[in-house]
Amino acid sequence: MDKMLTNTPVKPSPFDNFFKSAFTVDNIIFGFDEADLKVLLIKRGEVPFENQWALPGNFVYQDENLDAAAERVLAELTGVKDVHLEQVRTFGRVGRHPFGRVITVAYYSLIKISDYNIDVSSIAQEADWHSIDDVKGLPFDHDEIFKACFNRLKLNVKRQPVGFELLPPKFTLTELQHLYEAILEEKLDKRNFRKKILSMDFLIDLNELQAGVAHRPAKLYKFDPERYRRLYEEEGFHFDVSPSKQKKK
Amino acid sequence: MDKMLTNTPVKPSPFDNFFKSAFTVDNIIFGFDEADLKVLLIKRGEVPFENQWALPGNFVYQDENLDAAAERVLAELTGVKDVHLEQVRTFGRVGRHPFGRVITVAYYSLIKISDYNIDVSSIAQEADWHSIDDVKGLPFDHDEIFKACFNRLKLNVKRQPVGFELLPPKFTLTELQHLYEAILEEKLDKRNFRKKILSMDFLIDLNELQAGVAHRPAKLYKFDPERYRRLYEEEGFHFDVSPSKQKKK
DNA sequence: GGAATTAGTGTAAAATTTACACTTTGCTAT
DNA sequence: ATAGCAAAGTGTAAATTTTACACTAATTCC
Repeated sequence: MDKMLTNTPVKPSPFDNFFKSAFTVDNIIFGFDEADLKVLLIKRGEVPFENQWALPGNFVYQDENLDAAAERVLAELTGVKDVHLEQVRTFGRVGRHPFGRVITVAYYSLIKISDYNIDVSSIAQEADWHSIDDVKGLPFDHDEIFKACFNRLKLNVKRQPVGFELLPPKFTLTELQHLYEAILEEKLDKRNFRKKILSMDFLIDLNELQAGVAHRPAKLYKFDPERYRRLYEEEGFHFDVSPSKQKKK
Repeated sequence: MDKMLTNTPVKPSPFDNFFKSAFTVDNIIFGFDEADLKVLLIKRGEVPFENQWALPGNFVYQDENLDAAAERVLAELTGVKDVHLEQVRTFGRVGRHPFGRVITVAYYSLIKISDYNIDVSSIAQEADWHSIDDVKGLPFDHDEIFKACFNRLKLNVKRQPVGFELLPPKFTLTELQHLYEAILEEKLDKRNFRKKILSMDFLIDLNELQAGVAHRPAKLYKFDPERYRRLYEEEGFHFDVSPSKQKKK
């Protein structure tokens, strides 16, 4: 990494007192598995809160960037690598960590469960997917962190396309709708959903049909990668799939 | 504040290595002054970057919450107190601070310049408002922090009402429009702006007229505090004041 | 070949968005 | 008093988007 210590020509000693804190990263990994939204938790194998289920997080090294730390920690604790992590915000209540002053930077991601193998090491005894409805009673301030990240996810879903990494390369519109429903935690109207999502123009009709289902097979679509990327990174949109309107006076 | 040290029953010594970092808060205070959007900068009176203009930021104490630190630092450096600060995100590149590993949590606010007196102390030699177009070449990674916060501000303006703390208690629609234009950095259509902003229903027509202007006086409005608060904190909206639409195929 | 199951489709009414230009009001200067 | 100035205030039609809503089509299975 960077050379930090060589980068410290003069630290006047009055500042020494400030250099007694630590920071961690915590990852909220949402997983989708053709139906439900889950979160990846670890069973801690180390103090504090040994043997409790918690968000996969750990200390950041001195010479390590935050984003890199989030990736490393996630990989070490759970085996999940190469995910796109977005920073949400930092939680730093005094007393949130029993060992001293520790603030934590929260990151989230949304991945397809079946694309990753859980492979535990480091301070994790175990790692597993938990239904988002069961996330409560976590140690530290992890409940609060989880909520903040879930809200951010919901917000982002309305501004950017989702699904690229979550669905198979070929998928049906119903599958995509289920994904949105899982994230937004509400049912959507089939016809309106299709109309809107198709009008965003990031789906390509493959002219192929689903196979092996005991009913009328659905058409298969794929994402248009270029258009998806543009919407994701640059343009954004308002995807107000749910009837938002408040009535008039 | 909280009792942190008493809260440290056992910190196994292997962890000591992690407790050698520091964190700071940096505040991006946008100011509005009936016309332009500015940012509050300080001229640093202390290493590193002594004598340079920078964002008002400083170290967080061991026993101080982050939000409290942001308030305290801002008040100490600039005299600006009692502002609502929103956390944006944390910047932690290795090497961003010459004294060692220091990550910084960025906060922003938007205030009315004439409501506050600048009153410098602590490590600031000077503090003053600078046009947002002149913000460049700041020390540390402050340019990047500024950009991130400005983007956040622009995003928030479209989701929440603005102006309560920025305009006089009685103001005209044109004043409010200028505020939006300053933040969004684009001109808006007068008629459409009025239609939209009035339909949000958080303005109250005072049936009074502006005085002392050399032209037709405008009607005065005030905010409906309850409705404003609800929109701000709970409901939110899409205020797409600018013709966003992309044309169709 | 009938039952079951999910896919797929259209429309009319309501609401919102957009683009656009002239009239009104009060003050000021003559 | 009045002419001119400067900004305030106002309306509409066309286009687009949103909403609510229910039946037919395609395939498998028995």
